[in-house]
Amino acid sequence: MARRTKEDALTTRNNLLDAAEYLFLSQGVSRTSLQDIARRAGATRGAVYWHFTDKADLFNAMIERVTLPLEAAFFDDADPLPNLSSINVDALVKIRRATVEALSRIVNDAQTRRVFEVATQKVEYVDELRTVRQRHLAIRQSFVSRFEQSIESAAQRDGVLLPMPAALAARGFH
Amino acid sequence: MARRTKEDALTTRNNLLDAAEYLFLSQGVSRTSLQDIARRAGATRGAVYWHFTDKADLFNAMIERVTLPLEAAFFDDADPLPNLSSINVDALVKIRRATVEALSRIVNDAQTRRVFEVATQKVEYVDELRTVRQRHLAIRQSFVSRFEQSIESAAQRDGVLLPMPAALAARGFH
DNA sequence: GTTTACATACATCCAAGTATGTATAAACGG
DNA sequence: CCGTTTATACATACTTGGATGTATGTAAAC
Repeated sequence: MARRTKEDALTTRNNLLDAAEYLFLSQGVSRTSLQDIARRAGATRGAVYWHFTDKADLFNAMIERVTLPLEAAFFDDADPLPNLSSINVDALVKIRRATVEALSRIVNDAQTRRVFEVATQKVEYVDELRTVRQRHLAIRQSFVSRFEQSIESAAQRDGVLLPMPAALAARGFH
Repeated sequence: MARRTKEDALTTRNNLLDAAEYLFLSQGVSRTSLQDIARRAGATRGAVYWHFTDKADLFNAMIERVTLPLEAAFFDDADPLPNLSSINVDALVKIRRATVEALSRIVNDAQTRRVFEVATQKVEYVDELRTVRQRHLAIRQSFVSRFEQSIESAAQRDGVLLPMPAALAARGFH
């Protein structure tokens, strides 16, 4: 019809992402067309192509809508700056708390759960979606190395001899 | 061209499965057409439709080509009939050995590895492929309950009080 | 002669991409 | 403050290509 206000546009964008979430989950990514998504969002493919360049871009946006807040919360929680007080008292405790928090969110928040299920079972990771996957792997890597660091410094602080390399422990924990 | 002998037909069938394996792995299942598969196998779509009803059927066959032998080996190993001698001496040991054998096969056999990677990362499980997935889940269930049984009988035999329900242990092990 | 193991040809459909139309919100100039 | 302009937020229409399914042809095995 006509031009909407900025907030309206953001609403349709979110509607599109919601529709994609639902359809990707129930039909798989490759089998849902942009037409399907637009229809379910009460819009047309024109709106989809306005907000996103193509299906891969939309997929990215859908993933990031839940992972970005999650990651932000995790990293804020896990180390709000390694200052002197925090590095000594409870680096490991914080990691533990942040992990539990993140996992419980994955379990309890329905949207997060849906998106994770899509990301693990309803998509074929290949070429254009490779960027999502690589971002995911990069995040994982930064998580693991952060954890490794915490283990090592904790071991030094307490004078404990680790029964295995810290890197291995970190990977195992992950 | 012409009609081939039985063995020839089996060869082309295997060629088709090989081609599918390779292409599914590199491009994902939904993005490889039957045309692609036929071309890579040095055949045409006619051959594909002769040997399989559609893509899902071909996918099934590809999966079963590696999982059937694997499952057979596992179950043969794990209990060649629960007779008196075997049930007492080493039910758990056998399970352990069979598991290690199966896992090492997954790790060491390139074809098995490829197919597993396809099955876990390159396919969207939905409607027509649901049969594969359900078969997989059924197999898993039978594995878990078999293991549970072994645990329980072993505990009774040795007079050990299990620190947790056998079912939970079995699921954890899986 | 009949069936098998394909190859070839044909028809259909759907999804993607792109181009274009358009009503209105927002920016801007007076 | 108001008229004009411009950019925005889509909707509609058109084109194209590729994938599926099916029907038919065919040469050799049996």
